[in-house]
Amino acid sequence: MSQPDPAACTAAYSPAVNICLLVRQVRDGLARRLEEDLAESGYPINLSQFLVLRKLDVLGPMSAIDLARAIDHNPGAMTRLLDRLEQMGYLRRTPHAEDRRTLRIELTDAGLAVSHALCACGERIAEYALRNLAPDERGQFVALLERVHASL
Amino acid sequence: MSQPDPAACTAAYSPAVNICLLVRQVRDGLARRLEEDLAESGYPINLSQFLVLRKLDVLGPMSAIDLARAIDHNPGAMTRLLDRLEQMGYLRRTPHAEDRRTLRIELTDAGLAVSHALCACGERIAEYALRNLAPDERGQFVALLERVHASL
DNA sequence: CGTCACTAATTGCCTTGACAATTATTTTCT
DNA sequence: AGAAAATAATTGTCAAGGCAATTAGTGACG
Repeated sequence: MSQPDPAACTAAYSPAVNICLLVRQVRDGLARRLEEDLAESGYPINLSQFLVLRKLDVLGPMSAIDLARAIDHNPGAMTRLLDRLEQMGYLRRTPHAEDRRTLRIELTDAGLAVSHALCACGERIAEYALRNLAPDERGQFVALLERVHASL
Repeated sequence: MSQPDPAACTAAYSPAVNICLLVRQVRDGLARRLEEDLAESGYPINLSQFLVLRKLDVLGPMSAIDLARAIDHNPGAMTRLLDRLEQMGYLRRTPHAEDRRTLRIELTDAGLAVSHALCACGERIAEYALRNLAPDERGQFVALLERVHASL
């Protein structure tokens, strides 16, 4: 069972391709929709930036590395992502009180305000993406995603 | 119901963030695992290249644009992706018999052989990612992904 | 027949993100 | 205390992919 039949792979049916492709398509479709909606709402930011602003709002100020871990983002990319958001005036870097290696990233008032607008966009897109799923199916979908994520 | 309560967004719980983040995490985790496995098996290619080779094997020769549509890939990026795979000797571009705008992309013998090895990697990763799901849950998972994808 | 709209592939340009190396600081261990 | 290992942030470099413009070819319609 753990060793699939090689002959099953050669043509006509390839479940692994289906899973990898499907997950990628859903991710890209969701991100594209969200970024379109954000742009139309006057916030031309990408999915990663959206997640950072929302995480900071929901979880409160935190270090860059914790933020990177919270959204599974590369630390090097995180520096530049924070540069952009700081430059837009949505967050600020302040020194950590006890550990001088560490930053404390916090939303500005402007950042807090856009986070709330962002949240509305996010809910709209999630509602749109899941509109053909019954309430219990939505729960199943999220639960299955979480279990697969935990297995990776 | 279609208009979520704005107050629900401000903190502590944000389902849209969860969905977007989860789907991204699953996509990235799956791709990373697959690419690691491919590299260890002697095929240092990425997810997009994997999908192209498998699609060509399963569906047969086709044009670049159809290939791009089959894996939801940008046409400009597709040109360069095909350059790489052609240079590796896995596929060839031949002119289309009736339409001189169009290419016929087909696997070489080497490409066919690696496609079979790729398939084994793919099945292994899918099996690994879904190992904590019961057989009927795997079916549900794929079905839910397909329905969400169709809604996007 | 000729023009106009459409499609396929390619190219240039740019942004994002991955990875490795670097610097500064803290923690651990003896 | 002092050396060594570990951690946080940053930087340089690179590949992948998105988008717009270009080129070439096809089809539709007057």
